[in-house]
Amino acid sequence: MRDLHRAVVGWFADEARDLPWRDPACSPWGILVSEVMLQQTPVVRVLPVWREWMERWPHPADLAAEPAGEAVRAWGRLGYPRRALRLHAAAAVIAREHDGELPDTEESLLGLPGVGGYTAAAVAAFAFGRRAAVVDTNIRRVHARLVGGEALPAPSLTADERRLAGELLPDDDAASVRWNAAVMELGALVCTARSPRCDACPVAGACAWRAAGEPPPSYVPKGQAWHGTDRQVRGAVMAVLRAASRPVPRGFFDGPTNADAAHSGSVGIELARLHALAAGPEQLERAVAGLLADGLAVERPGGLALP
DNA sequence: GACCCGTGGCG
DNA sequence: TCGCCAAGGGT
Repeated sequence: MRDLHRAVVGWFADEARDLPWRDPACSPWGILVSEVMLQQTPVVRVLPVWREWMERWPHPADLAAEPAGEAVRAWGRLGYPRRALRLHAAAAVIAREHDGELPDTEESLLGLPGVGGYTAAAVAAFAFGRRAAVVDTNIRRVHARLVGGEALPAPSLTADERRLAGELLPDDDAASVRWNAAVMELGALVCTARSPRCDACPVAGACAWRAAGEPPPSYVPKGQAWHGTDRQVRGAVMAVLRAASRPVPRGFFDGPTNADAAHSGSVGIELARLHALAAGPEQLERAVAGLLADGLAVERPGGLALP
């Protein structure tokens, strides 16, 4: 196992991407923001938005002092805007209950909105240097191939995977942090889901999946439907609200019979997109109701708006 | 465990 | 072109 660690960490030292949240000067808050933004969103799309957030809200209290809608608007098109809402809620908890400083243990981090098992471990490790088993999709895939001999990890995280991650984790704090980051990076750059670059892999010689002749996945991942779904319409409604600087009358969401032209510029464009997309008034109503229930939209005197 | 939640780039 | 995929979390 020593050889495995040395090979992967050595590779990481040479090939790691120079990401701003890996700067030793990056604050724990900056690392938390990056981790939440990176949930299901590629690095290249996160970078510019993360920089804006750090400049605008360098401390949790700065974000907590603003309406949640500002976080949602600044989230832009990263997707899953409820993450912005939860990050804002987390900032409020940190400001109110932790004197504005991030808690530094996995257990306490887990108490923050939007922070689950992965993010709590990642922040404990990368922001505070603690020994924590980080298990994300990259690490799961590397473990599945390298140790399990399978093309892909199980559909959902299993107890066996948690146990394996703990067993592979070096005892030393600093070494464990490097190991977590290195395996994650290996999965992101080399041991990728679709076409792994085994020729560039530092541990190809030890890979159980290669040794087994690279067998195909034992199951077929079910793709998530998108075209024509309520999710797509919710996204289009959110685009309208982000573009609007004042409440948008509810009637404008009911259908294209209303004067889209009443809103000029980007709001009008997003309204037209929404109306072209929605299957009918019932789907629009369903989408709006869902957003209201989730707190991503609120009723204002003039209509619908960000919270 | 099943299901829901956005978005855009790439093979 | 179109399905797959990306540093998950909550219910």
